[in-house]
Order: sequence, then structure tokens, then C-alpha cells
Amino acid sequence: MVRLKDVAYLAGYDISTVSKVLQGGNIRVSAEARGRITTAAAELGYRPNLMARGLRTRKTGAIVLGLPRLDHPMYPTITAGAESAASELGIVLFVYKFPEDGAAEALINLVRQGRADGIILAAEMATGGFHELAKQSDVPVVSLNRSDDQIAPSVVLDDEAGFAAQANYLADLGHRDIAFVGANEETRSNRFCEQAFLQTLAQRGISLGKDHVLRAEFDGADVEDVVDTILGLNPIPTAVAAASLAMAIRLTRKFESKGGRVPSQISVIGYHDAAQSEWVSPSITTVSMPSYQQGQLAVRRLVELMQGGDVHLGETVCSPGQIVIRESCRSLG
Amino acid sequence: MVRLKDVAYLAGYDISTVSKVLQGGNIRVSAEARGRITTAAAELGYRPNLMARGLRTRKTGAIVLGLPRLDHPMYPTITAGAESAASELGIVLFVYKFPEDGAAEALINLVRQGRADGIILAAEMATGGFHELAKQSDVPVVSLNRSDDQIAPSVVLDDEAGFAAQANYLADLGHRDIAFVGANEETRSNRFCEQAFLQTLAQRGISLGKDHVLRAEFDGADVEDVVDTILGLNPIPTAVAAASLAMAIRLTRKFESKGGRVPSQISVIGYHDAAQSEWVSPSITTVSMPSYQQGQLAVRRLVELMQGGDVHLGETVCSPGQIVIRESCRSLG
DNA sequence: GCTAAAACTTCAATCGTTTGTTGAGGCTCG
DNA sequence: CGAGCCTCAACAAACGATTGAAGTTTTAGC
Repeated sequence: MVRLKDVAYLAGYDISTVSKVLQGGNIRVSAEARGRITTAAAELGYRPNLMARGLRTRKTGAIVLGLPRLDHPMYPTITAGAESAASELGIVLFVYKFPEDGAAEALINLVRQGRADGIILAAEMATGGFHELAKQSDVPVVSLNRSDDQIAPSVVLDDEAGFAAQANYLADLGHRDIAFVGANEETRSNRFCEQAFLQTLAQRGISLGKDHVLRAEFDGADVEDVVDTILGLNPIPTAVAAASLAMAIRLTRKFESKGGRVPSQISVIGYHDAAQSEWVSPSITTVSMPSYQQGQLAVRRLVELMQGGDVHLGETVCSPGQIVIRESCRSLG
Repeated sequence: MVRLKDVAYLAGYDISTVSKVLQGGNIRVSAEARGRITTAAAELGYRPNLMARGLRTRKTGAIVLGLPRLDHPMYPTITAGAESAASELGIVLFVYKFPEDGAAEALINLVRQGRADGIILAAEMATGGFHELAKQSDVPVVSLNRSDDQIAPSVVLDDEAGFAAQANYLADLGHRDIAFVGANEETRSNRFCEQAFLQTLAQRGISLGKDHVLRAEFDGADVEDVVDTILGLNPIPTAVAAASLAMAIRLTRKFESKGGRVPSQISVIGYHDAAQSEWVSPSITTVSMPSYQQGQLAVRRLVELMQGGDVHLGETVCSPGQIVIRESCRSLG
């Protein structure tokens, strides 16, 4: 391992001088010293020992993105965005799949013990008193899509706008008889989404019967019942809006396996976009939400926060995404 | 922040004694000291500063799983397995999405600079001289599914057995006229897979014409041509084996959108398993490979290696997985 | 040429641990 | 009763960097 000391010896200067030069700041140092030191460092392939540096400076130069699992279609995009912002800022982003139990402790300890400087938490972590712990330990945290914005700064998608866009798109295509399949979980944001969808339609003079507003697992595991319900409606709706991509895909497939045709008989629109939309045919028309941008913003906000910026609570809202028009929706016009 | 010093003060002992006690080793220490120290530590909520410890011990207690991206269906499973093994061993696993350029440097620096103790690399990283760098810097590396096992220890799936299983399954179902869609990339392991598939069939008296052995992108992006080719064969094969799950899904959908029926007219089998298999209907029959176990083994092997175990090159082979029977294959019997 | 200021470098303390060595008692045993 | 051993705890030196203060040289001004 090459130490500051080695560079200093080779360059013929004191390690403190070397340290100052190598930090790149505009320290007063002769051009000669600067030259000899940088070439010496390059020659030896010097890399600062981050533990030593961190011990002194109390910074690690890393942040972690905490996820409960990795198999969610939204996470790769968020991660990619976060990574890009992080590397632009010259810091390292780690993804940490936190354990099911003891998650709060495990995450906070990452910072308390000096593995990272801050945390982006991509999950609603109601349990485990995470945010209390974070506050108490002064751990900078930004959360993603948190439904309760009074606890920590968060970066959220504008789901109201997203679902409004979904609703408007279907209405624009001429659909009047529409079913909505929301997420099962009783979170505040899920209720908002449903409302945004319904209100948008209402504003356009379309109202949905109670029996047209359904719920399913976010990953669409229980979609079969939903399909049966929808096909049992009289008349059968001409369009179904789903609150996730997985739901939309599975709904589409289930419709078809039960003899329905998408989109000729029934249109389906999803929420969020991912490669899987293209894996199926008809490919899925969906609302792409700016997850990449969300990842970026989360990192930037976290960094601000770590640099002592005001810990203003509240949300940074990502402007809504676009309708990605593929094959699963048809115009009635 | 609570330091060793604080615990020492509260307990009334020297920090060195506290350090020794808290490490849990069987150091000679009076029961009283042990008691007072542990309660003091608990009371203060002491957490060792890992940078200070690491500076002294030259260990971080973390390893990183380096991935080029996260949107590959195999990675979540590998990661989950790796995570479980790591937490069992009391070490932290970070996932690091390495940048497209400078990947080798970035990864190696993670260890050289003291962010982690070792690397699991889940990609063939032919470029950038990664392994030379690693060797040169004494960075412990285990690679996953590396086609060239002469460079670093690796944990590989037994793809030969996997593709043999795929072939045998189709043959068992009575298929004789089969098409194989391999991966486009010209890697050694891809060739092996193709061979394993063909040889297994050959052993059962089934031979495939050259025009029945096709190639496509791993993610199935260019599957349309393949489908056209297959449907242009005379007679149309009764089964298609794909070398990835994405391919299998997209092939299936394309067949159906062109008027074919799966599995009644043509059976499709995939390779690897993931939740997406269930998202479509017919759901995809596939060979599930032990990616979870692979993640676990990779971690364990890496840890051995870090503990000074022989750096024996060569592969640790994961026994092949099982056929997951779903709906996309039909028996001709 | 002398002094003061500016420019450049080095000194030395510090971050929080770990760990080999030293030291102080108490006990055993001849 | 004193030598030697054993037990327990403290001392002190690292680990590799950062950083303000102190020191040394150079330059400038009169």
C-alpha cells in the first residue's frame, strides 16, 4: 500500500504538504512542489486511505440507497439515476438490501459506524422507529415516495398528476366505461392515487360505479379474481387502468387467457415503465414516471442535507412522466 | 458519538480493557470488569467506529457485489442469496453498480481505499484489465459465471446440466422437431450451452438442422426475426428452447401475436426463473437455476479467500436447478 | 541593508481503535 | 518468608490521513 509518507519521501516534502497539494485546493505551494508531488503520487499510484481520512474528517464519501429487495421493476431505474448523480458529485453510491428484521438499526448503523454519510430510503418504513432513530443519531435521510412527509425530507413522484394523466389518456381515447385497479395496501398515497384518477374522470363528466373500483396486490399476484370481477360487469368496461406495471401485464394476460382481447375488446394501461412492458404483446401502454430523475434528485437533496443545508422537511416533487403509447390501449373514436 | 473512551470512563476501566472485553474474545478479565463494561456499553449505546477499527486492523467487514446494472432478472436472486450468506457471517454486503467506463479502477479502488475487503463480480469483465489490476493489488475477487476460469476463482452455474435438463424435458414430452435460440454473444459459455443442448438431444436420437439453431439478444430485443424464421420452417417445430427467460417470454408473445398458439401449436421453454414467468399467460415453463445458492457460495468462497485460504483458481459449481413446470410446454404423448 | 510582510513548508496534535508489553498485586509453594 | 507464577488491568505505540499553528525562507519596501 502506498501511503502519503511514501509520496512525501519520493517527492522530498513533508507529508502535510503532500496532503494539502493532493487535495487539490488552492493552497499556497510552489509550482515546483506541486509538480514533484503530483508526479510522485502518480508514479506510485497513490490512493488515499479512506478510513484514515474518514477517521479524521468524519466523512466517508459514500451514501447508501436502502432497499427492502431488488426485484421491484422501479428500483433499477431509481438506482441508475442515483448512481449518475452520485458519481457526478464524486461520491460513491452503495445499494444495501436491508434485512427484514432489525432493518432500522442496520441502516442507521451504516452511518453511525462510519460506512456512509447518509441514507436514501426507498420504502415506507413505518416499523422499527427508523426515523426516530435517524433523528436521534443525526443521520441524514431522504426518503422516496414516503406518504407521510412530516417526518423526513423526501422526493416523491407526482402520482396525482400521473394518475390524472392516466385518466385523461383513457378519456381522450373515448373511453367512458372504465375500471380502476388500485393497490391493496392502505397507504395514504394509494388513496390519493385513486382519488386523483377518479376526480380527473369526474371533471370530464365520467363517473365510475363503486363496483368499477377494485384493488389488487401491487405485484398482481391476485389478479385473477379482479379479472373475473371485471368480466362479470355488465357491460364489460372498455378500459382498465392499473396502478402498477405488473398488474397491467398480468391483467392483460389474464384477460386474453379468458377469451378477452386486448385492446380490441378492452384496453389496459399501466403505471410506471420498465423493460417488461415490451416483453409482452400487446406491449403495455403505461405512464412512465420519472424514477431516474427521482433517484438523481434524492441524491442531490441528501448531499445538500449533509452539507448542512436546512433540514427542511417536505417533499421535492418530480414532475409527472409521459404516457408511453404502446399497443394495449385502443381509441374508441 | 459514543467512543470507547466514554465507555471506559463510565465503567471505570482503561479503554484497552474495554476494547478487549467488547470484542468478545476470551480475554482474561474479571467477571466484574466484564459486567460493568458491557452494561456501560449498552447503556451508552456504544457502536465501534469502523473507520478507526479498520485503520488499525486493515479490515472493513464489508464486501461488494459489483454489477453492471440492476435490471437483469437474475441479479435480485443472486443478491438475495449473497445477502443471506453475508449476514450469517456477520459482514455487510453492498451492491455497487459500477460505471460503464473506468469500471475496473472504480471497483478495485473500493478495496484499495478501504471501503470493502473483497469483490464479487457478476459480469464478464473482459475489458479494462480488471483481473490484472486485482492480482496486482492483492484484491480478493470471486467472479460469477465467468467463462474463463483460469483468471480468478469463480462460482458458476452448471449450465451444461441446465441445458441438458432443458433438452431432456422437451424430449421427455415427446418433442422431436425442436428449435434452439441461443444467446448472441460469442462467449465460450454460450457455445458450451448450445453444445450441451444439442448433444443431449443427439444422445436421444434427435438431431437439429442448422436452420433450427438460432441466436438472439439475451434480453430478447430482436426476437421478431427469430419468430419469423421459426414460423418459416417447414414443418414448424413443435418446441422452442430459449437461452434466457426474457427470450422465452418475448418469443411466446410474438408467436401468439402472429397467430401461433402456445403451447398447443408450439411449446416454449425458458432458462432461469423469475417472477416475470408468472406475469404472462401461458406462464413460462423454465429451468430454474440456483442463483440464490450461487450468491451464497460466492460470498462464502470470497470470505475463505480473504481469510487467507488458498487462492485456488477454478470453479465452484452450483448443481443444476429444476424444471419449473408451468403452462408453456405441452406433451405430445 | 534592515524590517515587515508574504510565501512556502514543516510541526505536531488528533481522529477512535487494536494489541503487544509492562506492571501491580495476590497466591502458591518450597 | 520470599521467589515465582498467575491474574487482571493499564500503558503506549501504532494505523494513515488532516489541519491549524509555528517556523523558515523569500520578497518587497524604504
